[in-house]
Amino acid sequence: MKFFFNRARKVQEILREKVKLEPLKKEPKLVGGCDLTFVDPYKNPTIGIGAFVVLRYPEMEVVEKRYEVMKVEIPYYPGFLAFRELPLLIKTFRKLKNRPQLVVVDGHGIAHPRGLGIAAHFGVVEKVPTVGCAKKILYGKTEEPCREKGCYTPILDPKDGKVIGYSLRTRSNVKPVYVSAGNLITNEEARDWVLKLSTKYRLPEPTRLAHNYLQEVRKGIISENFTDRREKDGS
DNA sequence: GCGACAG
DNA sequence: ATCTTGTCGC
Repeated sequence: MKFFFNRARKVQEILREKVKLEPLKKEPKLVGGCDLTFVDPYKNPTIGIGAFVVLRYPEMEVVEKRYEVMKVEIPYYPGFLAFRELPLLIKTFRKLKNRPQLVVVDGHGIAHPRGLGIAAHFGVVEKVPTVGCAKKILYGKTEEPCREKGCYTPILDPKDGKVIGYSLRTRSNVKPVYVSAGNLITNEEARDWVLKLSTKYRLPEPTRLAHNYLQEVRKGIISENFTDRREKDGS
């Protein structure tokens, strides 16, 4: 088990060097959102379902929705989320007919103990601009932004005090989200885009729609398995 | 040693 | 991440 962490840390330290925090090359017209769920989150080898939703910006209309199913063997360890979820996200991403020029990942970008959260990891592997948008802090120090939509405060690296992301209020009087650059984008652009992609809910539309879509798919898969079992075992 | 800890 | 109804506040 210790081998896993040593090797995983090494992978993160190597890939961290490949992250590019540079301004977007072009204005994204297609933005992707992704999410992942499990048929049984508490079971160890379990079945994961990954989903992608692609939106046209600024119309915010859905261009494509897709999901993939895959066996997931690696459990969740804080700081190593990508090793559990990335394979399925990548698999789903590669089946898209419409390649987004920006991907919103639920989880952190560079606001991570080793500078490589799942959003940054995704961006390096796929060589695509990504932003991390998480619902909870993993690493770094931040203050609560003011209560109105659009307010933000920096997330600081306790090691050197540098800005590694932002706490962002995407909806008035609702808990903020935590945004950081993944790859091929700056923290400030990441923050701006998450805000632009947020309409009337806490989570940006791409993420929210992917999440909603997954709930639908998951219910279908569960009832489908239930029906199959009844036809065979008669239970 | 203690507390924190994305999904 | 999932299981879940009502309830309180803007």
